[in-house]
Amino acid sequence: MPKLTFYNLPIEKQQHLIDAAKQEFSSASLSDASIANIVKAAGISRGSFYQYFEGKEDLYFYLLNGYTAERKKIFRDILEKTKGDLFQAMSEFYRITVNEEELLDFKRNVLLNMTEQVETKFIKIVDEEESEEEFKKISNLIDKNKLNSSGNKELYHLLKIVMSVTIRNWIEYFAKNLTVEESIANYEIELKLLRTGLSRM
Amino acid sequence: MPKLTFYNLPIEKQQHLIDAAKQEFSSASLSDASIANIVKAAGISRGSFYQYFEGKEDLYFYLLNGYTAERKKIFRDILEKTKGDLFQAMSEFYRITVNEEELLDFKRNVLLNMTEQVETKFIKIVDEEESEEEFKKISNLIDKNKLNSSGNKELYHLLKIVMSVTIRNWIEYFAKNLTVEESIANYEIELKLLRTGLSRM
DNA sequence: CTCAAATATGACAACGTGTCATTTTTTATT
DNA sequence: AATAAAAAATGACACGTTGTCATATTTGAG
Repeated sequence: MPKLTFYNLPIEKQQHLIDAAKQEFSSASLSDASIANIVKAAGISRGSFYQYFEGKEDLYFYLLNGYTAERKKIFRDILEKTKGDLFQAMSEFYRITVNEEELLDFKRNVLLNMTEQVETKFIKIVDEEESEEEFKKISNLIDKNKLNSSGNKELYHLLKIVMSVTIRNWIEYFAKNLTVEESIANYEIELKLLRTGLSRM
Repeated sequence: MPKLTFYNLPIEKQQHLIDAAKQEFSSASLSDASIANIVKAAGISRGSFYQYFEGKEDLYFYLLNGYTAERKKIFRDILEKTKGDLFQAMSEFYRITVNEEELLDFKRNVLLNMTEQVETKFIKIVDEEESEEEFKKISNLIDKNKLNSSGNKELYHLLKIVMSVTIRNWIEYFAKNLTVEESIANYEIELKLLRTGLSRM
């Protein structure tokens, strides 16, 4: 989390720094990105940077938090629109996700270099410890009659599976340079498999 | 891939270097690891290192390749033993996986810092492009009558799903410091969900 | 035994990180 | 408005890391 000093800055200056960071993290992974480039683009001194953030990881996760918060909102909205139909919602959500062109390079870098710490930010929706409330919020929106889970614990694992598969497809979209259509087609195949089950009964 | 010079080295010296690398990558992630530490532990000069490998990534993936090759062999053996029952095989495979204590710290670092590039090494089993043959090898061992896939393409996606969920559980075992039993219990819940399907029909 | 090819070496330039003494700006107080 | 104290900004610096390269050493073929 940014230090207090950062929040005390005029919004405009905050935004400058954020823009510079987005630029740098769009052309380099977290470990390859350099603070020197960021402060140069933002027009601040190196010392100041360390007065705002603990280090580049801090800034990186601050950006990521903002982004994932937006996405969760979008997801919840879709879930409401589909009246709690999880799979219909996932399908729409994925379409929107891969079609969105904003911050494309940033997302590419994030996804291709996604570590457990980063992934957790994305699927925190279903992470019991870090956001019990977020899970409840989502859980309440979902029409459980359509799902094959017999309780909260199973619902948790069910969501985890769906999120894993979704993220993995998103990553592959970048890793294999798929077209939007190809990626959506792949995702639909996997959603269908998930819904109907992998075992023949 | 290591350079020719490395393979020309006496096995003993190769092993020394590999041991030193395992040690370093057990206490640091790929990006945090330092070549200085490795060459010091191996008793070679920095210059020599660069005559054997392109850089630390090269060495890292060389180690990883060796490890994943072993695991794939183990997986195929189990699959044969279970007469092609994929889910029984996965269950046994996972048990063995989380119970294995060798190179624990190395695996922890690998898994918690797993990027797309690293993950691909693990699930290359089901990666069409990089190892068509590996896919066929596995595919031939699997009893498809027990699975709900209607062709090669679906089987491919089915395996991808299973691998994603498996790896995600393995990562969580480290990330959340689960006990072996907890992790296996979680995995079994998810396998059951996968088998029977997530939607209520 | 000789000499060319292969291998080993560590000093070095370039770059990156986090710190800190110092300077500049802002805020509060009289 | 003048002054003091607190907050913020700065960039030089110590230290670590990477990849290279001119030089030294070893190996092997004739």
